[in-house]
Amino acid sequence: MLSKKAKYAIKALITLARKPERGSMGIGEIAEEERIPRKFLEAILLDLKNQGILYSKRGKAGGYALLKSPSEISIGLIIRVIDGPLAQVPCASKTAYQPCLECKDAPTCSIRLVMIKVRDATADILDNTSLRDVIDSESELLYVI
Amino acid sequence: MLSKKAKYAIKALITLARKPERGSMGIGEIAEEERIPRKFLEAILLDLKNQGILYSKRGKAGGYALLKSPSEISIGLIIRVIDGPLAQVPCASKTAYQPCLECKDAPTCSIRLVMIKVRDATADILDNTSLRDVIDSESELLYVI
DNA sequence: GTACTTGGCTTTTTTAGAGAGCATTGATCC
DNA sequence: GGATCAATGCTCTCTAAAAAAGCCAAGTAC
Repeated sequence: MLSKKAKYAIKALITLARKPERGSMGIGEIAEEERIPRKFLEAILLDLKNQGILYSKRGKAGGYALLKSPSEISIGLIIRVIDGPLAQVPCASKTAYQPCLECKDAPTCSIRLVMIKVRDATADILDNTSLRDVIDSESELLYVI
Repeated sequence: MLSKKAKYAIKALITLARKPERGSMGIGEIAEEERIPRKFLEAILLDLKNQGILYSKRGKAGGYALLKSPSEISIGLIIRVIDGPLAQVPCASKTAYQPCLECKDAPTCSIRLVMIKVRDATADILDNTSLRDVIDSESELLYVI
């Protein structure tokens, strides 16, 4: 299950990416727009800043802004930064492999083989979907409606 | 992330399915073989029994046995029974759709569209992989080694 | 200096994971 | 056919992590 933290992170970054002028936005503004608990969002944006995805400025007229272009930030990256590996079990992760304690033997672990397939399929989608893609598909959808 | 509960459930069911004679096994035997905390496994097997996947017999010489053949039990089914919907967000689930509280508008929710793709890819793999498939791929692997 | 912002720390609430203890059932022994 | 032992079934409690909220410090434009 995607944590709320990751969900909020994606929503916040989309909100920032959607701003056409690409100026900085305050936490309060983002929190209100996306209905995210304000203090929780603070911690999330801080994480994203420490990971080099966001830039922050304090003081009056401060706020957060993207450090990369929306097409360079994939949903997969965001989820990895906030929730950790995409794989649903540690032993199926490519970026952060860890043998699971329960398994007697990783190479022959029956669950691992299936979950690696799931991880690969998931990563293929999430790493190839950028904030730009998400925003574009969103506005296409609005056309249809 | 797959819960430990679901992971244990899959392991326990594989263990039961692997028994060629298809007789019943006691909790203790399964717990020891798969290194699962015994009392935790009790709760898990009870769930699986209540969902019609296992049969249980009490008393001396009691234990658990599969109610369906291993080829009829998919990994997807097991995970759904224990962890709930495969989708990583409630609003992307086909079997248990729920609008997420955070979203202002589900149809145009930007995250939802991506997560539906992930869900579909995941379900495609997990619903088409049965206990039998897992056991078979396991023994193939042993050959290679 | 003042008003408005992020930053860091602490506390509370909720949920998953794990374990303990007793009740219930049923085969088997005598 | 009743006692007994070995198994599942159930309820309660504890711990750790995620989620959320509150408080005060630090920084910056005006």
